[in-house]
Amino acid sequence: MSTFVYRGDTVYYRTPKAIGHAIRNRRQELTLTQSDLARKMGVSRQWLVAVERGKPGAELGLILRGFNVLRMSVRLVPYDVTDREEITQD
Amino acid sequence: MSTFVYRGDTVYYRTPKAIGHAIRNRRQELTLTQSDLARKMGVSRQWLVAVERGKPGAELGLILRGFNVLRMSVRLVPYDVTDREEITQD
DNA sequence: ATACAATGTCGTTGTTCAACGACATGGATC
DNA sequence: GATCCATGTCGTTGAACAACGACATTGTAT
Repeated sequence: MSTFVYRGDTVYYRTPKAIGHAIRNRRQELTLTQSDLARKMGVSRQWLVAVERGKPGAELGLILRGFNVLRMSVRLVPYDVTDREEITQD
Repeated sequence: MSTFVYRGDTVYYRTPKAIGHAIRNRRQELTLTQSDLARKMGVSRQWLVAVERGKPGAELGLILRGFNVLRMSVRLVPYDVTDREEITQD
């Protein structure tokens, strides 16, 4: 049911939908409304609605701006095919 | 000189330029040409050129497709303002 | 230096984005 | 049920995207 991918106890994000969920969860964690966050990011509220619902076409720069506002660091972890363990998705 | 951000010994990516560098580095690590990777990703070679150079408007979905092809996991780490340590950028 | 591959750039073309206003739903409270 | 407020949807509009072919540049061999 999750859109995330687990490898051990760490969560990875492979799809726009997963990213959107992460943004929404973090926003709620910080008790911000969509309007609040959109304003802080300098984007329209409708944009945020679409992104939180997994819009694939959203621009990278705006997504990163959101991470910064929400204080989320992006890590990129290269892995080898032999590393694969119980992968769950959607 | 780096476009990355360090917090301790971990690398974080805050800008499209940083993401582009990461993609290029990983691609070369796997000894793929831009044409190779673009074909595997199902995008144009010109798109990859632009992305590796930091195009902010690149679509999220395509970027994530690239991470998958390059076997790079995305982690999102929420942090607190009090966590801030020696941040370096560009 | 010449040949070849890899990378970068410049048009054009059709598609999609993001902003905006207006409106519709959903929840919660009174 | 009426009133908020947060969220989701539907037009339109102007800007930017991604694909493609063609060409220029760079690098690396032999």
